[in-house]
Amino acid sequence: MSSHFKTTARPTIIDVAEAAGVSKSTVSRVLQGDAASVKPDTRRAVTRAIRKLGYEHNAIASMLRTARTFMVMLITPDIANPFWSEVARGLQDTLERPGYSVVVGNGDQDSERENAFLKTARRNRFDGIAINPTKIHRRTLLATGIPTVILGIRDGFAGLDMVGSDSFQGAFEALTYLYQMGHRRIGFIDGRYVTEQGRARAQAYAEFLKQHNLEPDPSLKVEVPFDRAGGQRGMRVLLSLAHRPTAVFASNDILALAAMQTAQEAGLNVPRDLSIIGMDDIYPTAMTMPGLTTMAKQKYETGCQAARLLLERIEGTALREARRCALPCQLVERGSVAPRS
Amino acid sequence: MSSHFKTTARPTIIDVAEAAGVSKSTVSRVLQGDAASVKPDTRRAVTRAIRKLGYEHNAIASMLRTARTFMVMLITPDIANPFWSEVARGLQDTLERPGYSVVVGNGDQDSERENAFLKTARRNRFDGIAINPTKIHRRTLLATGIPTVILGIRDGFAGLDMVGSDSFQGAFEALTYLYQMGHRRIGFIDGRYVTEQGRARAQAYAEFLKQHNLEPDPSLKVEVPFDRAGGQRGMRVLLSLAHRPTAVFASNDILALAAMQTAQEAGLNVPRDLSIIGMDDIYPTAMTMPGLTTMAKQKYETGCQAARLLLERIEGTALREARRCALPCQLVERGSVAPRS
DNA sequence: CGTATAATTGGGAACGTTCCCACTATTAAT
DNA sequence: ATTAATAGTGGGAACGTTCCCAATTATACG
Repeated sequence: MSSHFKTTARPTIIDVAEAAGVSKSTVSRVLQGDAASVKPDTRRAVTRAIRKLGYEHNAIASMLRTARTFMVMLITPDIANPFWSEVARGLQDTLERPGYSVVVGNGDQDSERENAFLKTARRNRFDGIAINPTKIHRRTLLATGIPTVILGIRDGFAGLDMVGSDSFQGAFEALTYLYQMGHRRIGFIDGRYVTEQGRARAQAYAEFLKQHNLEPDPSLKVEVPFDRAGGQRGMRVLLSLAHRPTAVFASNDILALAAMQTAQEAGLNVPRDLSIIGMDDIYPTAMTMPGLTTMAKQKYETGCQAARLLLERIEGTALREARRCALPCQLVERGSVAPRS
Repeated sequence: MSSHFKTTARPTIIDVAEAAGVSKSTVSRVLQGDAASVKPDTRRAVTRAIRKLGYEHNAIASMLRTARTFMVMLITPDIANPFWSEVARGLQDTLERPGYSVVVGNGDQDSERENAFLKTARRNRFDGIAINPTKIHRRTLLATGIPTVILGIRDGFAGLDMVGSDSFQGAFEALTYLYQMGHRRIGFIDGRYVTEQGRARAQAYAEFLKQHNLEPDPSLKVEVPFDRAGGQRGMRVLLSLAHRPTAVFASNDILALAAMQTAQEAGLNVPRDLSIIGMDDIYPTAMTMPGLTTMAKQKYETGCQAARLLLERIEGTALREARRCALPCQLVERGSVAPRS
């Protein structure tokens, strides 16, 4: 007769045990699907009691005891950026099956915010972290003691799993594609974060020029910040040249789209007067006129792969070497590139 | 000498208490910032011990005891959709300050998935839920016993807080704007979800025609699914009319952008030959040529407001009536609308 | 039928907090 | 100086699981 009156609140496994005439241990076993070690009859009795009482498993209590939370923290510069929300989607979709939830944080390229999320991950004993670090260093990440995967291929994060795109290969193939279309004078709008990144693309540009015996012309390469204004400025500079390029490669689609818009506003016909190629393949590239030809990054797949590496670390038995997984970029032809006329 | 050897693992408040020469109760008080009831000296001793041991608060244990998790579940059809990721951003930014984390789920317009996330929210004793329900009913939501806010203005969710955009007002003003620009023959590409939604826009269209004594022409209104293909088809139908519209209003920007692209591919000059106006103001609208003129929804603000309503429910003392908060849409002129020539 | 073994089950202890209540110093009031 | 009130502190129970080990029951085998 004990818990007849007190239980206005949510029932616990003890209530279930009582109702089923077994011990809480047995209920726990049923809950964990420990099929092997509980008699079918008992199992039935327990499940019936569970349904009857409307029992719902308390994940919090379970977390405390098992020290496993089935929570993963995702830290990106900005989840509202279509690039990262695609990655997030892949991560979530893959982690959902084995029962993990994903908390997303907007690091905002801000050291304090990034650290705040890391702190949350530690305090809440998260099982894993996926992060595109902008201000956070390797040591800080390692110090959490939480399995972590770096989103993007970056130097200075030895010992951590990494998954991102092969920007060198992507940039190189983009340039080669323009070359094959007959272009020889190729402009390069090079986006730069505050933190040194994107070196790969610049290296690819240099390497490309070398391989094709093209004379490097410094005026064809313009460095700008990674945003719309940067793309505008980059294009304006290139258009102001006495000897204009016939094609332009931009470090990412934001830059490329802004550049294309700027060229169009200046009265140029893309691709007839000027070819443009970008990188990433974000959402809006299909919506412009013409559509933007670009080297697509496997964003969704990046998320999926990151999730898989994370799961290996979290649930894996034997610890293995850190892996560096660079997914290849792929050309998507839309309409912003034409043969040189 | 007790915990000298066992503590290879993370230190607990008991370890801290020992190191500081106080009881765990006192440490707990310090941790909770209960400044009033602990002497400055003791507080200092405790904080010093915390730093020395590298103690980190265990949120899980705290959750179990307090029955508060500081977690909120966000369920949208798709977080990779730029509309929802903006909303998510607003929600997160607002919830971050008071210490809440947001778990995002992609409902995918799938009953099972939506329910799975709801289950996670219950099992993990989440403090709040923000959802744009597609297949989930009011009763299910109320049954969770968790404070919930509906994203979007919807019928059939009485008793629940709601925050979204005033689509009727938005659509009406969009049409009025076209009218003021001299357009009289206005096409309407009406997006439809499987579940009845978007009625408001259709009503606004009807009401608009009536107020301006415009003869309703059924051929000017075409219903399509809410995606790019829908926008294409809608525009093709309108272009095929013997008596074409001079302007087109589309239910959202996805449709409008696809429609604009289709018109351009058909050789029309937007806005000279045809004006187009959309709704939502998603990311890509600024990147096309011309930019898409649209009725902007306050996406970020929707998230913020939803967060505020949720916080009121979660932390609020007195319970209040359910609120319905319809944020007004606002015209953003870009370049896809011109006066009728 | 008795014993050895395996299959089930039960009973605490533990996870690391918070909260209530009791207790001891300290201060204020008479 | 004595008592009353207050500020500060400590100790234990509780939150709801899981897990280890012991106890019980069923099965197998001779």
